Amino acid sequence: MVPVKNDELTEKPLTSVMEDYLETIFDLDKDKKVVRVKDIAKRMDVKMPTVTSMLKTLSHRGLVHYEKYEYVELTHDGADVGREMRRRHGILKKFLTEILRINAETADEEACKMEHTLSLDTLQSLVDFMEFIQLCPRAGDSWLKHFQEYRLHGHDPEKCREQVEHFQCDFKDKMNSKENDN
Amino acid sequence: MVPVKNDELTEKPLTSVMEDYLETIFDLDKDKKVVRVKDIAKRMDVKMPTVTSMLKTLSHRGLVHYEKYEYVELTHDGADVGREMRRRHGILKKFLTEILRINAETADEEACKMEHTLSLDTLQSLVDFMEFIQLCPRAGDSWLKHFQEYRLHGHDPEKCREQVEHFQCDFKDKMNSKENDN
DNA sequence: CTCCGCTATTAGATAAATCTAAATTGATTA
DNA sequence: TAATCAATTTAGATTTATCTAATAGCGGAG
Repeated sequence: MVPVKNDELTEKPLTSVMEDYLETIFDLDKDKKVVRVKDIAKRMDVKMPTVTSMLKTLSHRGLVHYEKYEYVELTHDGADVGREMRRRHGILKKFLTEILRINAETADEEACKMEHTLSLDTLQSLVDFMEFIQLCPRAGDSWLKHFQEYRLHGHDPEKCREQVEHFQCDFKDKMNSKENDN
Repeated sequence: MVPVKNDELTEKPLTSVMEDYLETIFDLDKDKKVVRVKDIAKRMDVKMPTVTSMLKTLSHRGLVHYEKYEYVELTHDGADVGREMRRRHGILKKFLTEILRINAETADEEACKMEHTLSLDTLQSLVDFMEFIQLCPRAGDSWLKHFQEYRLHGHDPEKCREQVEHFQCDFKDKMNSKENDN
């Protein structure tokens, strides 16, 4: 069994920087008609020659269609990577903003860095966890709201009592409205 | 106002690789009597010359005491960084293992990568969140356990009903035992 | 149709982190 | 004390991603 076709594609894993470029191009592709070197440079906060050189690399790897002076396009494989990075970014940003309530800007920055490091397993666990928080009758939005109060005011037993009472009301409502859910 | 003393120390932020070396040295320092180049190389899975060269860099930056052929020691500043990285690692690992139930080995690897990317703010939010999960009467260990079931069996309304009943028992216990908590 | 200006590329340098191969040092032991 | 061996360092190369300065191409205004 001789390795032929995917020699260049599979020999090495993509670097996080490559992943970033692919994600950026993927994004620009959706926003704009055409993707130009200048746009990528601006979005990634690097100079144009850096982009040119990366495009050559990505082209060798079969991830972008690149011809000098022409607009940039992702190949099928490149788009797969870009889309996946976007997905991961979304999951992480959601966790940071909706659960931890980090501000959107910071969340974006941090998601951007984390998206390259987390394994698919961990990402999936995070997804499950967020879903669970929404679905579990003991958690949900009211619980997250309580978390915000907790962060602001610390652990006040009186507040706990209060909010558990709210919970019990919530719970009755939920159980009624869910009588024949899934 | 002429910048003098901290010129080398403050001119540039540490790279994540430098942070890793400092964390490793900090760890080895606690485990072993003396820290040798060989130990660092082994722990970090790099070759010895790489370590030597990094030690020179860290020494220039005032983060390690380094003299050829002698044992390595962290300076006060270097130890601060090492300890801080350890702390972050611990927080992340705890979240990954205790909340998401990632296995310990994977959790270590991922914590290792994340510890360089998350801001202090986000880390603190995570700490608060974990604390909240433990303290909030609506969450706690029984809730986390329920999350594990959820992951295994999906969202089963009957299970929800069951577990909310458990919750109500738990709750009475908690409120009794906490009558005059903090 | 030609020139201008913006966009893009080339050429070449730099910094960080790594490696291998070779030389050196220090410690152990015979 | 001399030989040996493991630990370390030096020397020098490589890879990746970046930059600046200089050159080249393309598209629109005259």
